[in-house]
Amino acid sequence: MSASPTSKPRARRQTLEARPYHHGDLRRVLIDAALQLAAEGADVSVREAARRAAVSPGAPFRHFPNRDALMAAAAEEAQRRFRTEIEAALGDAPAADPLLRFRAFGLAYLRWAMRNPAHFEIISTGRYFAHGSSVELTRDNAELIALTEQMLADAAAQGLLRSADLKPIQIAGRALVYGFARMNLDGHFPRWGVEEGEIERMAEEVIDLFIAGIAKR
Amino acid sequence: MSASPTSKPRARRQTLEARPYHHGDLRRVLIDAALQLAAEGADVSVREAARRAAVSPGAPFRHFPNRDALMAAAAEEAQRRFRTEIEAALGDAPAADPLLRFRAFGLAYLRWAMRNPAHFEIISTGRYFAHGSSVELTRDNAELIALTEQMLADAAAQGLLRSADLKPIQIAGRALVYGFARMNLDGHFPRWGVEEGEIERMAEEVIDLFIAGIAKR
DNA sequence: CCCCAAATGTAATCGTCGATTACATAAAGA
DNA sequence: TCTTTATGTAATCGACGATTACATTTGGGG
Repeated sequence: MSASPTSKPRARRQTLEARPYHHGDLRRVLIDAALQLAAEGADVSVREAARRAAVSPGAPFRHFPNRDALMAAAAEEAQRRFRTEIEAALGDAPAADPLLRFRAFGLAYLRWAMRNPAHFEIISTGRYFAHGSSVELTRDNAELIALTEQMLADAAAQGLLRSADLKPIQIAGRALVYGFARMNLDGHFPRWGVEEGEIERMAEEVIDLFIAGIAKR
Repeated sequence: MSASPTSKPRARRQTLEARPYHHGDLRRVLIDAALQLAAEGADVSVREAARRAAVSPGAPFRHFPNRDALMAAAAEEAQRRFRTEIEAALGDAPAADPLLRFRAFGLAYLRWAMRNPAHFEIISTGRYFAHGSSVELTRDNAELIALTEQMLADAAAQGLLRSADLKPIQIAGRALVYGFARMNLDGHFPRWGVEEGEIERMAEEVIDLFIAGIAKR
């Protein structure tokens, strides 16, 4: 009965193609649309996200004060996925050897960045929104950094490192993986992608080279 | 006589405030305006560049088919300056020691990137124009890379390196400086800029750490 | 010297975007 | 049920990239 085309507009939610006036969870759908657009390589516009959510161009601004806020929310979601994968990799790594854990961290970092370049870009580049505007993003990132600092401190405590000055090691390590990820992102690895896994293999070599460079031997 | 306000419009070029219909070298002025806008942290728009050149919004398109072409031309100019500084630094470096030359290269690279972040971004990021669209930029960059490869090959020939596998060393070195430059650019060095030279000192430490890691000892 | 063609600038216009405002509709609670 | 609040729509604005038709200047061949 409710499927009758002549029924009054109330209870219209039952018919599949007629979306109810209120969207289920527009905020979430907009974030997903933004991430999807980025992953497709398209430039992310609020209007296009609204279009994908089948909603008017002004609707997103009920949930985000401006475009940057949408991008920041998308970045937070991407960062959450990133962090989840990193922590899974660390869960599989041996607890005893800090340098192996360091290696596992770097590998997981680069693997994710290689496979989700656009999301990595949103997280890292600070161009889509003011860099300190998302406290969650900042805190999350700080925690990951603290993780690597702890691993390096453990390694030093076990006498595994050649130098006791941890700060340059920490910075260099971050710069190395960050730079590798961004080189891939910015198109500085011209034709490697043709053979699948070539870049990830090179990432592994580079990480091992770095660890060999800082390790005592 | 020519200053008379009733004089005919011809020979108007004499009066300073009345620009002649034809701009002197609009193409060059637009490139400079684009670089200046980038350096100021503003987003570069064709219209704003035209405004700074005191010219109509459509005029730039007589010299560049689209915005990306203007950005590419600006990138070429920035890359020219970048390369000039690198080569000057290499000119001052000792010709005999390839690792010292490598170090000088890295230092000059990072110094320039720290002091001209927006220009470095335009050069490197491939977001402002298709990455292979400028043959000059591509060639120029390839030559700089070839320079570092030569330095590493020389170092290996002199038995200065711990490993004979140069490719990972080359990639890691690029990733390291590129990552350091981009971390600075993307706001990942929170409050270091307050004390002038702090970042550049850290850059030096990081480069030395890398060289110590690859050198035989 | 003049005229014409090429180069180069202007004016007007289009479609897209971010953003704001006034209004409409649904949901929730007293 | 009535009213408040949340959430969507419609209309509009200004900036932007881009295109088109037109205007002005310049420079070279008769």
